[in-house]
Order: sequence, then structure tokens, then C-alpha cells
Amino acid sequence: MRARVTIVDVAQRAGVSISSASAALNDNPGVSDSTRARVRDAADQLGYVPSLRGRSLSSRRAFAVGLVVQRQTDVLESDPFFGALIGGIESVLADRGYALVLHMVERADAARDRYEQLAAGRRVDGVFLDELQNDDPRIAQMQRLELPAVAINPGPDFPLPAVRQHADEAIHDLIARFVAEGHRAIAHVSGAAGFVHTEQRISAWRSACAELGIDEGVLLAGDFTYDGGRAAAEQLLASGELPTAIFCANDLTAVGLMIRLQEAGLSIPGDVAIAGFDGIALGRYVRPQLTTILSAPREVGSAAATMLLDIVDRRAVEDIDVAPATLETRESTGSRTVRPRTGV
Amino acid sequence: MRARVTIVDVAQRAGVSISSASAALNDNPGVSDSTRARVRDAADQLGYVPSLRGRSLSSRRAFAVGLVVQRQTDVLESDPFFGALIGGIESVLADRGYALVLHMVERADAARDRYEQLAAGRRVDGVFLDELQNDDPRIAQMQRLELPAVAINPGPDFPLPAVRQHADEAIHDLIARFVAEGHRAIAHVSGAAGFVHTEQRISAWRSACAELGIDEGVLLAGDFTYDGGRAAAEQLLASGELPTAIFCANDLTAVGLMIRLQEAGLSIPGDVAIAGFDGIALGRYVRPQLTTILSAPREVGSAAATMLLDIVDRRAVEDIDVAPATLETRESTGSRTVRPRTGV
DNA sequence: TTGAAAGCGCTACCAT
DNA sequence: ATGGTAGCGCTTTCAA
Repeated sequence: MRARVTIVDVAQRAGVSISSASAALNDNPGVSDSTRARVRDAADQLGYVPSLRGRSLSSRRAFAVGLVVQRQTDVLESDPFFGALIGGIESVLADRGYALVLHMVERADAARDRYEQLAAGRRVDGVFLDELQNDDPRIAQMQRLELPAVAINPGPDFPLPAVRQHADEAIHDLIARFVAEGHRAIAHVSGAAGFVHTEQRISAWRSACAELGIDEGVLLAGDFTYDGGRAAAEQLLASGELPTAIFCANDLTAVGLMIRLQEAGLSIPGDVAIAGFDGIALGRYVRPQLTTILSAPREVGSAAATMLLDIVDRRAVEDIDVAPATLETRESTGSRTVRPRTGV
Repeated sequence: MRARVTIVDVAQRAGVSISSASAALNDNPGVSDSTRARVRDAADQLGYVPSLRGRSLSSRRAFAVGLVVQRQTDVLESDPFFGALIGGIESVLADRGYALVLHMVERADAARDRYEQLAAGRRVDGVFLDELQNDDPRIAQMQRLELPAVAINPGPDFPLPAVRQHADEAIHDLIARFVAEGHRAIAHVSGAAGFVHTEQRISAWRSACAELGIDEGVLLAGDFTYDGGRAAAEQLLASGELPTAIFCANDLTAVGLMIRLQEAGLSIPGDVAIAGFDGIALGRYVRPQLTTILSAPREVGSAAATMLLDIVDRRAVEDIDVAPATLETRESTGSRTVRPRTGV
């Protein structure tokens, strides 16, 4: 490695002291304009870029924040939500000279260890908390570690700073739409047990049904996966009681459910209308195209990143609500033309 | 923040000097067993975790490596390949106490800037080079920056260390299979222009056709996206000359192509047999399920990470070939039963 | 406004 | 085998 340009070189070249150079470069007050200009010129000419290592040690900052993605290791592959979230986060971090440290773990205890290490090693200045569970142990952990954290879509009255995208209204719109089309009971395939967003979607579905004065349909336990959707379909098929409309906790589940029902010879939406949640690209690739609740993970990500950096900078922050999710009606709901079954 | 436990505290508690404590903790030679044990005990009792900041500055290491993903910001969303790659990388890094710094940029020049910053700020000890282009400027850049780098699937005779997964044989198998089923010309929808893997797939397709003694079918320019696949389908439809078999540069393209052809009333694989490349989950969700070349991004990722850390540790390395990609025959090829067209 | 100097926490060299 | 000490590159008092 070539000897790198340090602040000493810059100071020398500008003919000032190291401390003045530092102050000038960091836009700190107490430096004359001429000195500042001279220092900047020197830095430019030398191609000076401050070493994060030195900066980190002396300023007690890592200039990085962490995201621990906890799920099967193929999440990023099967669930596109994270990609968009990360993209949103990254767009903000980049502008502020921060980096994203990404960890992927399979189990919750491993995730907790990672947070512990990130904090203990002072590798990051803060973290994002995603996929919150009920009574999530990470809350206490963050408080104990005194590690700045921003939660993504936690429940109401969450004790840590949070970014939320509300979807209750969109879910209400969906159920209302189902009702308008003549459905008298709307089933729901839930997400994995224990997650806050699983319960939020269940209760939004419940209240909407109640408000609209229809039966709350059957509730099936899913797990946010394609196979979970298929399993739910099997269950419905075996029960002999097929709902006319089904709202799934996410798109992947809805697609699994839909395909399994189609394999059983059912027509979508003729025999059964189906809707998902998320708005992932896959929903447009299947036939019929999937009606869904459009979430905006990119916006959530950038809001969360902005908030986290503000906290790190010790600026006051308030919880952020990004624009609510919206109903995107596509082909898997809507036409109530009952077509004849096309085969087993 | 509570005052953190430093190596000074550990040394004090163990009743040894700081340098001995450091040596003991880092498994350096020149420390008696008893001292080592005493230091370790002290560290455990105090819950000591070395500060990465101090360590980084003095040891001139970042204990982090970088990955710059360059594509539309929704890549991670639309192209699941990266998720698995990152998972593979992460699994190795975690074991060695390294972190992954992830950057996402939209344009090539922005990517180059990021590498420049990562290097100049000494934020990482090395980087992964992905999605190589012909005469990729990053080669010269890495050499100039003297930044350790491992390339993922570059061409042959690449000047930097590399990890490769060969697919020529699998592509040959695919074409052979097409031929065995009676196809006499195999079209190809390529990837985006300028990429090494785009050309590799084109030439593998060419040689396979030549070796098998059949016509090389029409070559259409794609771009690795779903919409690119649809566009290719439009082109074929408009040309009036529909191939009986089409090999696409990736699964997303194949799915776009397939769905557009189905919309035109064609039966897959009855009228047209289609195959993709990658083995993403989406291929199993569409109907018919997509025949594909199964790649193993996770394995590629972990091999690349192992290699990069070895380089960082100044160990000698040789290029790695992970197990070659394989043909996964599913429903979109195979049955040569020509069914009557069912529509336009 | 400027500069000297004291760390930040650790590694590594060099005596002992 | 052990311990003192000089940095690593930067920020941040505190004097001048």
C-alpha cells in the first residue's frame, strides 16, 4: 500500500496546524475563511479522504448502522420485501457517508447475539429492528445496550422510535370491495404466529368485517411463505367448505394458495377471489395477476434510515408514518362471473 | 453510555501488562499458558469485547469487506440471485468476525465512486466484484487502489482472483435435451449487452448447437428482466416465425417470455418449449413450472468470501470453481405433444 | 483565530 | 515470557 494522505499532510501543505485543518474540514466554527479555503485546496490537491478508522476512534462513532435480517437464509431470495427496504435505507446512508452493515441469521437467538456483538464491538452507531415479535426481547436488549434503534412497523405504543406504514384502511378498502362484489364472508390466511404484523393484519381484517356487517370468515394459520399458502389451500379443499373470497397476509402466501386452488380446478376469481399483501413483483407475473395491498418498503427504509441517523446525531425525533398502504386491484378479485370448473 | 471495558481493565484485573493481555487474547506466541489463562478469565469475567475501532486503527484493518450491488435499486426485489449470494457471503464472514458492508447503486459510475470511497476511507479490507462487464474498468481500479478483490464469475484468464461456477456443460445438456425431443433450432434470448455472463451464455448456446449439429436459432437481445422477456416474445410474435424451443439468459426473462406467449394463446411446452437460467423460486411458482439451469449463488458467495478473507490475511489463494450448474428439467420443456393453438 | 497536546483502544516493537 | 511505549489518524479541549 502506498502511504496514504493523512490530515497531517493536508495541514502541512496548507501551512496550518492539524487542529485547524480538522476544524476547517469539518465545517467547525472558529476558523477564518481564508484558512478554511487554504485547507480545502490542500485537501483537494492531495486527494485527501479522512480515514474512518482514525475518525471512528477519536469521535467514538462507527459511521455505520446495522440491519440484522432474521429468517431462513434464503429470505432475500424468496421474499423481495427486504431488497426494497435495504435499497431505501442505503439511499439515505450513502448521502450521509454512512455504511450499512448487513447480517443474516436464521434464528432469533443468533440475531440477538449479533446485536450484542455489533454493540459490544462498537461496529455500528445504531440498528434497525425489523419483523417485531410480540414482547420482542430486542426492546430490552437495545435499552440495556444503550444502542440507538429504530423499529420498523412495530405495534402502537412502542417504547422505541419507530417508522410505520399503516394498512388498516387499505385492508378495510379491500374487504369493502369484496363485500360490494357480493361476498358474504372473507377468509384470512394469516402470517407466522408471534409477529406484530401478523396480528395487525388479522385484527384489521376482523374489524373491517365487523364494520361492514359481514361474517368474519375462517381464519387459517399461514407463515408468510409460498408453501404456507399451498397448505392453507389444501386445508380448505379438504374441509369441503371453500370461501368465495380470501385475504392472505402476504403475496407469497396468496400465490401459493391461488396456484394450489387452480391445480384443483378452481377458477380465480370466478370460484374464489384472492388478495395478498405487499405488492411484490411476483404478483404481476402470475395469472390472474394478484390483487394486493401495496406497501412501500423503500419509503419505509429511507424514513427509518433518516430517523436513525438523526438519533445518532442526537437530534430530537418523532415517530414517522409514511403514506399508508393502498389497495391495488388486479385480476384475482373483481369479476364475480362464476365460470364452470375446468377440471379436477 | 456506560464506560466500556477496555483491554486496560482486563490487563489490570489479570495483573499483567497491556501488551501481554493483547498477545494472550490474540493467541500470539510468547505468552505463558498460565498468563493466557488468567487474561482470558479476566476478559470473560469483565465481559470484554475488543473495540473494533481501536483494533482497526492500530492493526490497519477494517474487519469488514464490501459488496457494491449495481443495478436498478429494486434489484434485490426483482432478482433473487443477490439474496442468496449475500447469504453465502455472510455465513463465512460471521464466523471470522467480519462484517459485510453493502452498497446499492444504480449506475456504473456511482459504483466506481463507491469503491473509491470504500478504499480511500479504508472502510473495508477488500471487495467483491460482481456482474463483470467486458473490459471492466474496475479491474484497473482495484489494482490502482491496491484493494484486495475477488471476482464472481468473470471470464477466463481474469487478472484478479476469482470464483466461478461453470454452466457450459449444463447448457449443453439443455440443448441436447431439446434436440432429443425433436427441436431442430433453439432460439436464445440473451442477457444485457456488455456483461461477461451474457456472452458466456450466448457462446455456450452457440457451441452446443454446433456440436449437436443443429441450426443455431434466432438470437434476441434481452436484459435479464421480466419485461425484457415479454419484449422478446412480442418480437417473435410479430416476426411470424416462432421457434419451437427457446433458451433464455435467466429465469426472469424466461417467465416474461412465457407469460407473453401464453397470453398470445400459445401452449407451453406444446407450441414452444422454454428454459431459463438461475433456478430462482419464481420458476416453481409459474405454470408450467420452468425448466432451468440451476446455479448455486450461496455456494459461490461463501467460496468468494472464504477466498477474500484469505487474501486479506495474506494467504496464498487459487481461483475456485464451485460445483458446476446443472440442468433442472421441469414442465416448460419436455412434452412434445403439439396441442392446437387455443387463441390468437 | 490558531496551535499544542492529550487522548480514543488497540497492536507491535523493543527492551528487559 | 513480560512490560513499557510508540504509534495508528483523527477529534477535541485548552492555552496562547
